[in-house]
Amino acid sequence: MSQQPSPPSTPATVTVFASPTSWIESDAVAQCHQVAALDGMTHVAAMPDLHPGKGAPIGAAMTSTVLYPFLVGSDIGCGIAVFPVKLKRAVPEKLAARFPDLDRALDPEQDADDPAWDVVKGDIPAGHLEGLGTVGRGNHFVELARIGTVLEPDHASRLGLSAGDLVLIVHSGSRGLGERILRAHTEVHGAGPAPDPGAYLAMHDDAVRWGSLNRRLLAARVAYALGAEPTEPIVDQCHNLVELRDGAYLHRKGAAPGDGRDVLIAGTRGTPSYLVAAHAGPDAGHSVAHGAGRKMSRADALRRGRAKHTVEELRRTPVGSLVVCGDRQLLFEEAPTAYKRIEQVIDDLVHHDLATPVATTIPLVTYKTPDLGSTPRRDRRRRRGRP
DNA sequence: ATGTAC
Repeated sequence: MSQQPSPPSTPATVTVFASPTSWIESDAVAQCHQVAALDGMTHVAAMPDLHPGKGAPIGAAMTSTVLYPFLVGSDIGCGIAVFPVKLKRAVPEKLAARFPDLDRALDPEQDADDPAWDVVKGDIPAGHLEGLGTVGRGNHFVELARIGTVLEPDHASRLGLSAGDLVLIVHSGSRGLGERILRAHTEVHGAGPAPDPGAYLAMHDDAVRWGSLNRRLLAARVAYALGAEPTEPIVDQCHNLVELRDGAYLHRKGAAPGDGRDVLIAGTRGTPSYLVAAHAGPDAGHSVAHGAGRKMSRADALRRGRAKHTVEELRRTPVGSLVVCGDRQLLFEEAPTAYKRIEQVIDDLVHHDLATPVATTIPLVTYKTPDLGSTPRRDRRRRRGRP
């Protein structure tokens, strides 16, 4: 009996779930085809918010017979959660000033009395305390928003939502923990597959749990600071993770689980976001988009933004909301004009029958990092050096 | 997106 030849490796299929008129960078599509050519890949589903990432595209669900940690990236467990919040009045100017410093981690000893700890039930995953309760940088944020248009009243009602209700939207991940997990893999295996998927998955699952806990801690810190009670999230979906599904590894990078779940698809701080009922099938990698998707690189947004906008324009958005962001560069990088139109992304999902919009959320205050206030930078530095 | 090095 002759040796059976190994089956010819047919390249994985690549499907882009966007209309031809949607702006998708060719570099991002090229990245999808590079991923499709990896050993063991069977399918790449690109979402309408697809844009180029570091090595792998962002906004894609990638299926393979082997587990590639770099396809999930370093922010394992990153996701978006929505928490109902009850406030008597919601004046953006007043509330923006009350946000706590979310760059400062919760310290078990120093902050022992902080009531936000109550959301920790059981152990902290991986025992990782560094950065706990911090929002991070990049596209992460905590936003106070109000429900705008309700498009599916019955579904919204089941979630306890009506037009005008307030919610906290938290987009954050596993901070240093996920980064450490990916680095431990890449230092030895680079972009290669995990030789022991079970070992990677155990650490990965810790980071996914840590990310979700972090979003709850962030929401609780903000709720208390605004004079409200913390609540359970009505939506909490992680868009950077890998799962074993139907005998294959389904990697999601900037793609939210879309199999019969409710997902908050982030617009920008100056445009609505959409709460959708997702119903994506296998062709779409059981996934939907996670946001509007970047239209410009950070470098382009900074260069073009400086020519186009003043800092004051960026701190007060077209919908009348405020942005708390003491980091000038980040203010430009995350300008609404650096992102695609969220309506186009949602339309593409609807036309491909991947999701049904339930309600929009309209930003009131989007928090990124503490405001510097009017104190000149050098004075702050000098003061920090004092005992 | 990240912690850290420049």
